[in-house]
Amino acid sequence: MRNVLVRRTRVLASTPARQLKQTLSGAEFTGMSRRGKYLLFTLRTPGRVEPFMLVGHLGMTGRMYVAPAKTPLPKHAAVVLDLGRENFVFEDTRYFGRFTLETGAIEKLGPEPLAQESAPEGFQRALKRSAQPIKVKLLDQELIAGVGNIYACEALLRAGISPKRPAKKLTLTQIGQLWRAIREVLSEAIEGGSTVPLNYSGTDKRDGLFYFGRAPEAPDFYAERLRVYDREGLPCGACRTPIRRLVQAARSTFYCPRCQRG
DNA sequence: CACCATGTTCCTTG
DNA sequence: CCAAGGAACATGGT
Repeated sequence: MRNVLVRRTRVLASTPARQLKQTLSGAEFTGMSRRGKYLLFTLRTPGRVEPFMLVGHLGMTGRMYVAPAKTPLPKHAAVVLDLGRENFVFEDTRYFGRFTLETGAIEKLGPEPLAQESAPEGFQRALKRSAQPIKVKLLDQELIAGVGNIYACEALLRAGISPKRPAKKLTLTQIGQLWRAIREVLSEAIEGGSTVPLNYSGTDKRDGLFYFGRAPEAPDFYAERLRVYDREGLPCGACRTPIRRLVQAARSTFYCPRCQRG
């Protein structure tokens, strides 16, 4: 790439803006993968032997996309890579996201639910050790990678487990069911997200992987994807009991008191 | 104005 | 040292 514009150094974490510019100048993207909620970009600089990695995280409101160079930059563009005819844009309203050369965060991540058929021993043992509510444990990225607040709620519903249940009180059978539920929920979310056009720049309300707010032209587009999240007071799809909301570790939890006992 | 929000990290307390 | 809880981060929507 030709040039790197850093408008918010915060998203670079500990990588100095100068270093990012220097490292990226002349480099090319060669690949991309994912680990937990982190995006891993592989790059190479022609003439140099060592490829290197760029680590991205979308936080709560981040987006990364490629757009024609003439497209006006969004208000909260944090980093823009000049690719010539196009720009790579990392835009993040809240600047909670990351775009950095620092790789430390990914090394601490727990197992990938989609890479393991059944619950790994380490996951089981960690749960058996903790008195914290299971919902809180699911958000711990060192225990299991990639589960956030929404899908933690959804997975617990499908596994029929109360979010309040102390982790150590789950049976091995329940842990197995929970692991499977997490895999299902994430697979379906990825499948649903795949219906979003690849060049989608995230400027309308259906901003990617989950529904947030109303899409007037297709009210049901995402409606059946989330069965409890943000549905306080609405009837559970399985038993019609009103969905409840509670706060755990300063986050909202939604659950069905009838389908999720214990 | 008050309160809420998809995530992570840091600080304090026990 | 570890577990647990809460605040902070920054901005926008309701």
